[in-house]
Order: sequence, then structure tokens, then C-alpha cells
Amino acid sequence: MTDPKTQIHLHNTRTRRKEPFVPLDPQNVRMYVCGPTVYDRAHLGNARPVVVFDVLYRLLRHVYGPDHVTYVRNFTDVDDKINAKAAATGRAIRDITDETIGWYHADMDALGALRPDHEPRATDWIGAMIAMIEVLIARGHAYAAAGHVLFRVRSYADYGALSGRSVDDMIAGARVEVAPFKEDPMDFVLWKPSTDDLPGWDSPWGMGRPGWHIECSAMARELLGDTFDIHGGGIDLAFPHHENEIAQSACAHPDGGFARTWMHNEMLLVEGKKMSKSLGNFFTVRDLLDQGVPGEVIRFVFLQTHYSKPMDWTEDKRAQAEATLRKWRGLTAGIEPAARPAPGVIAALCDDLNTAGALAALHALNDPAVLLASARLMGVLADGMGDWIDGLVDLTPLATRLATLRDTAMACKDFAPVDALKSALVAAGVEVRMSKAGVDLVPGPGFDAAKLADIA
RNA sequence: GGCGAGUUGGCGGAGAGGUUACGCACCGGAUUGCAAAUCCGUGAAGAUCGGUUCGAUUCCGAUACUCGCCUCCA
Repeated sequence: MTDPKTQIHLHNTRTRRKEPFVPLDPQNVRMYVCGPTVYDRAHLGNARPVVVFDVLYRLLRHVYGPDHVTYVRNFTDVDDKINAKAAATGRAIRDITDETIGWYHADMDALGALRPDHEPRATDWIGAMIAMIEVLIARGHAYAAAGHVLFRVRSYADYGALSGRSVDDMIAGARVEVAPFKEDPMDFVLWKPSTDDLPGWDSPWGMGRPGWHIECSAMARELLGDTFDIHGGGIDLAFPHHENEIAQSACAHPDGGFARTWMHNEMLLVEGKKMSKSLGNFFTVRDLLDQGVPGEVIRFVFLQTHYSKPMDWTEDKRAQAEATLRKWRGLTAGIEPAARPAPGVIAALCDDLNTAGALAALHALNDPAVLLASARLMGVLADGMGDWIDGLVDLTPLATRLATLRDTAMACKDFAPVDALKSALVAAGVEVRMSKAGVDLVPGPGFDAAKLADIA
């Protein structure tokens, strides 16, 4: 499967350049992506990194072999938002996080995203976090104060390198009150105390719970090692989350390089604004699925925009994506995929995951078997994702009826009955194709099976 | 205020220092009982102002606008 001529290039946030991707170990390419905090349904913006890094995962598996890629995506199941929901509903935290993880899996599966090789839950790795915090304290990079443990940003000279800012700049722009027990305003929490009504674990600093960033540092190290290839997530995580991860990992294990390539996807926009809870402009993946928008269509819309650019979700894009998929599903129906995807598609994906370019290359293909194989490399036209295309309605009887009416009309020159039936079918969203060969009925965009009942 | 990203034809959206991106829509033609689908074809672009160059939408620098991020709350 490995083709020595296939060279992947990726834009590295750390160096701000597009670089040739050279894995530390081609036998085990390692990628960590920041996953969700599981307190509610994933909104559409949460789905973008999932699809982006799913495409990367598929590409890496294609280039290095399916057994030579390790993909880790965490579940953050300890967080104050979860605590708040538990307090508000009276439900157990584990109950909430289990349910939310189930939703997440169902929704991301619907988008055709492969499950990562490991999906660690933060609460299963508290010990590793405590151990890492102890190392940081021992090495002088962290200090305990007032039941908290804080990371000493001044102890890490490169703090701010990823996001391109200096500690002094950040302090100058700071607009938040500073806790009195901090040595420096920029110091961030590694561990914080828990009261009896909050989830807590025993630690050298008393009952408490981890801060936001330490989980990823600890779990990435446990599952991927001190140094690994790719770390990904949304651009909004670059600061402070990833900056703090780097500080923690680099200071705890200075010999490891932590992640070599950092990749960040841009935000999903709605009406030109980032989709976020605080703006109230969000909707969930499940909302769309329930409205009848197939996961494959959502995925296709995502792929139309390069991951490094903001993407506006619009009804128009949804309709176009659906039309294209209908066309391709029709072209590839009953066809076996070719042995290899098209070189042009692979080349586009290897060029910093140019999914829009790859889609364009797909349009240029004229062999359905190659189209199918190439599309599947990107996670579309997959088996099991195309159920939406067929609907559950057999249109054959109506096609036969229309053909009979048409034959009669051709003889007697009265086309009114034919046109009446055709109009009804069109009104129900059916594409009517009449040719010398016969009549073909295909569910089109906006197909509504309920309206067929009136015809029958 | 600091840091980062973006600005391409009606819409979406790529690549490349000099030759048609592509998709959708539009228009013309073939085809059709009329359509649809399909096929063929035309037109249409790169925020503004400078610079480098024989030549820039593509490189460099400003300006404008848009978006994102800026310590436990997010």
C-alpha cells in the first residue's frame, strides 16, 4: 500500500509553513486530536475537525497502511459544564457523560467518520495527570497554592511560540481578574480543589480535579509517547489550550518533542459568525440529520472548503452537495470500486489536505469505478451511507403506468393524461426522464414520498 | 490594544509568475410530443494602492474591510 512516491505536505501551525510530512516511524504514524467535552450534543462546528482529521486519518492509512497509523481522540468527561448540568438536572455525572458519548458516536458515525484507534476518557487517566503534575512541581515548573496547582509560565522560555505571542504581550492585553494566589497573571491551573458536591480525586494537594489542559498532555504521552507526529484541533484551541499543552509536556519531559506537526482547522460559520453557544447561533448535527439532511451530504459540504478557511454553512451548499451526490451515486450504482484511487485525487489530498481540489479532481474522472474508489478515500459514496438516495419507495409501478399512458398518448395525440401524471410526479420531487428507450423515475432533491400517496 | 487568518467570475471554490480550474446557475445548440436528464458550446474573476518583473490574480509592502483567539468563568 505504501507508495514511496507519495509525499504528504501539511501546513504546520508551529512553523507557519507548509512542510513535507516525514513520520517519526512510518510503521506507526501517530496523531492526537482534541475531542469534545461531553456535556451536550455536538453542534455542527464540533463536527468540522472530526471530518477534517478523519480525511487525514484515511489518507495516512492509505499512504502508510491501515495498520501503521494510530489515531487518538479524547473525551473530556470532567469539566465544570458537566458539573453544572449534573447540578441542574440531579443526574449522575457518569450518566450524563455516558449518554453524551453515545450521542457523539452516533452523530459522527453518521458523518462517515472512522472511530479513532483510542478514545480515552479523561477520568480514566487521572493518575497519569497527577504524576505529570508532580514531575512539573519537582522540576520547578509548577507550584501548589491555596489547594490549586499552577503552571509557572515564566519557567518556560518558549511559552507563546505556537500562537505567536509573548507573555508580556498577553499580560498587557489581559482583561480578566487575577486570582491572588498566582505568582504571575498568566499562570494556569493544573489542579484545582473540589468540594464535596463536585467530582474529585485524592491527590497530594487534597481532593480535587484536573485543570483543562493537563488531560491532553497526559493522555497523549500515555498513548503516543513523548514525541509523536501530528496534533490537531480547531484553531480556537491554539491558545490557550494547545499552548498550555506544549508547556506542560515540554517541561515535564524535555527530551521529548511532543507533537511535531500542529494542524488547526478554521471555524464553522453561520451567517458569517463562528458557531458558538454564547452567540446562540448553533444547531447540532442531530438537528440536521433529523431534518433529513444525510450525514454524507454534511460531510460533502465540509469537504468543499479547505480546512484552513472559515466555512459558512448554507442551505444552498447543502442542496448542491445533495445534487452532486445523487449524480455520483447514480453513476456508480452497482459498480465495483477500482483497485486504486485516481492519482489526481491523492495528489490533492497530499497537498495539505486540499479536499476542495480533490473534489474537483473527482468531477474530472470519467471512469465510475475510479470515481468510486477515489470518493471512498475521502469517506463519501461509502457502502451504508447511501440509503438516503433510494428512499423506501418503489417507483416502478408508477413508471410503468406513465409509460403506458405515454404509449396511448403517442397514438391518439392526447397528452393531457400524461402531463397530469408527470406534473404530479414532479411536484413530489421525482425526476421524470422519458426517452425512446422508456420511462425512468428518479427521486430528486426535495423528494417527498408522502405526495406520491395522492397519485396512487 | 496584541496575535493569527481571510478578501477570486451571479454563487460556491482551487491551482499555477505567462496557456480553459472545477461545480452550480445563466445563455446558445443537439435531443424531447412538451419537459427532465444527458451531450456540445459561449460569456463572466481575483478588495484598494504601490513595488519587483519583459509580464502578477499568483511574489513583496501598505491600506480598507471581514473573521478568529487573547489565564480556572467558555
